[in-house]
Amino acid sequence: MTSGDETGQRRDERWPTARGPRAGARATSRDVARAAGVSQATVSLVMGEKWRGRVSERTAEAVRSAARSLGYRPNLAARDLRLGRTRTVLLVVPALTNEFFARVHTGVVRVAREHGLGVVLYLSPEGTGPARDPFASASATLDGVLASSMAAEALGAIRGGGLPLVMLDSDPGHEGASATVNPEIADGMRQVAEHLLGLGHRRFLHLASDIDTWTFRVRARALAEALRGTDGAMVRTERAPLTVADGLRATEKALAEPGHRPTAIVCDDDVLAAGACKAARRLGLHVPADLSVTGFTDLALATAVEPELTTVQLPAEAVGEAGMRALVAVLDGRPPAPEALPVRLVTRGTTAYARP
Amino acid sequence: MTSGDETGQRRDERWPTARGPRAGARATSRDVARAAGVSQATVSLVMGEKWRGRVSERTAEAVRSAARSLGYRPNLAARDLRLGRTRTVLLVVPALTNEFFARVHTGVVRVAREHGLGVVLYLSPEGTGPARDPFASASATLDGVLASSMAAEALGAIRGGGLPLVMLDSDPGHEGASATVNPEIADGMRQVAEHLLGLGHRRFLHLASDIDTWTFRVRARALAEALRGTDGAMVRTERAPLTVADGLRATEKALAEPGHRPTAIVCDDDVLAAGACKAARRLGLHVPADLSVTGFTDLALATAVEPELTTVQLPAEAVGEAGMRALVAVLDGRPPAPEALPVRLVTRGTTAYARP
DNA sequence: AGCCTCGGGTTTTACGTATAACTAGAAGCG
DNA sequence: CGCTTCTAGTTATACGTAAAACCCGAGGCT
Repeated sequence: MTSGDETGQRRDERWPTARGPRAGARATSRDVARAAGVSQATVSLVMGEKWRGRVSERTAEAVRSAARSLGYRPNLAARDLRLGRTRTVLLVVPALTNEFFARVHTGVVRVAREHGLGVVLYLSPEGTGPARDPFASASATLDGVLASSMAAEALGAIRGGGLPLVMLDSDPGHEGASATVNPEIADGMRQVAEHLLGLGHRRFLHLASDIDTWTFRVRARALAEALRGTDGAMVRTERAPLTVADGLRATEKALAEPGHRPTAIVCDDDVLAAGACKAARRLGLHVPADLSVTGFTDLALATAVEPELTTVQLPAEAVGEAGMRALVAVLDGRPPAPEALPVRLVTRGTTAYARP
Repeated sequence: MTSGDETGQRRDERWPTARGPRAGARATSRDVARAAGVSQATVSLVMGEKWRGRVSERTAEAVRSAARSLGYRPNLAARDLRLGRTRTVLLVVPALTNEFFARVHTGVVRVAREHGLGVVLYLSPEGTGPARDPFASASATLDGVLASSMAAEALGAIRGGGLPLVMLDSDPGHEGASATVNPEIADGMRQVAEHLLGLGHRRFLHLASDIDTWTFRVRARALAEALRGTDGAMVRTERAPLTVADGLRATEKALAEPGHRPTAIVCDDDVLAAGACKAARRLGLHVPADLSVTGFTDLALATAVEPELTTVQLPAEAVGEAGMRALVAVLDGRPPAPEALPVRLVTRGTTAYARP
């Protein structure tokens, strides 16, 4: 019952070794047609759900049952070739080991699945290296691209491909992008600043990623703006790779320098914030009594450390979902509907009143 | 120089909207052939690097230059259809937000790229739900499958597909798997046990994932075995979902129960260990003075918390790489060469001598 | 009765590639 | 010189699908 054997294939012995293309040749639409006593075209119509008034319910059922018993699966390579389209999009992210991007990916996949689209990943070489050829890594041709925090050169390669492109977490003015999807990080930074100002802090250290992305500039500007009206408020910036160890090092170095002793460290990422907390403790400072620290993103790590991080919660999955929705719209020739992606400051254990 | 326009496509205005299949019809091998004044077959030969003695260097160069100036890219759907193969494998993991699997993925992709293979991901629904149809999510047909910690039913679906299958981090005796790739977690657990026994610990709490995988059973057995020879050694098991919060809850509950007060908590994952540390502190216990805690995996989190976790470092990328190498071997009809994946106990700040 | 419509199919074709089978001229060779 | 062999190609075909164009018998209409 599970699978017929009309085609005479043998598939019980030595099969996992699969020499050659594929052992035991899969059933095609023609096989199904033969089994159901109809033509291949009819099978195609039935399987494609396009048989409104073209095929009788009786034959349709016969086809479906034949397909089921043969274990028929359409050959997607053939379908893509025929349709000249792929129903596959490329997602470009720096690394999935960064929890934020892993969550973005989750959101992208969820929406993609709803629309019957596949997602293939391209991990852009971290740091400076221009992503050589995103397309080479995709074993399928592509319908569109979703790219995040990407090197400009790599983006050029994609532009050259002429594919619809949606940028995530990037400069909205990007030339060639059909849409840009961003969480409201400027607002998040404003919330952080107001929170800290309200606690009496005036001297800040801004600890950011060493990679110069648009997101850094946005945050830096938002922080500066929020501080503008306040007398005596000053901020210094330090930058480090996105690891706990580097955050620690950068903080130790910054705190050791003379003058300008910050009472609060504003970090662009929870990983850096965790490093900052460790550095503080190593220097004999108590967090948050002697020094306040804030993070960004709200990773799992944020509630693993003690005290738990006060941080800005980013809707990572929602970013992925919104990005994918925008790309689907572009693919359908519709203008993508802008979506708001609000962020929220979560006040936990690493912020307190500034020492007077 | 970058791209010619022989085909007459227009690609400067309004292009990202891309109505229909693809705006501006991509160049095909036939277009290249026309431009180079040769037949399509010759183009195919040249592009496929199969022209050892079949095509002169002069024509080959002509073809390559024509291809370059037309921006020719082979249509992979057509190639796959022709070859009946896909050069794409499926990687099944529970979730990429788990850093371990993200790192496995990284390793898989690295080796896949070396062999010109693509990787498509299937995120198996977490917990119990049987992965409905791994193939439906892949927009490409597949050559093989790499699966990790998978529900048995989903595995059945794959077996039904008759595809070569390599299991990661799973029961070596799995029926239908062509190979199994595992880090030596039993040895890791043995190292943990010896370390703790050496510090004088006798009463253990084993904190494990609530999902009953083979890896749990292996670790439990290894722990029991390592403790066997020691007088008075005893272990109790508690299980929880793999989050910091759940680890905390489970530990609080276990420590509150009467009798059997553990002096050491052995965790199957760093996330649980982080939770255990938080629980201990909440109960007024000092880690490691009053209670030792060990983790597993060595996630970024392990060095973010304080004190840093004593944990077993798993070679996640190497697991992915070895798995992919095994699958490549199977695809080529060779027997996969077994690879050792040793693990290593990293002694950091959460273990110390047991209170007498 | 002759013509049109319409349901329910079938025949045919095209998508772009890889490769097997063939060809034609030149060169080797006994 | 007549044969084979080699070089450098070309022609033809198949992969599996979707869909456009065609086809046919039965009703409906005037």
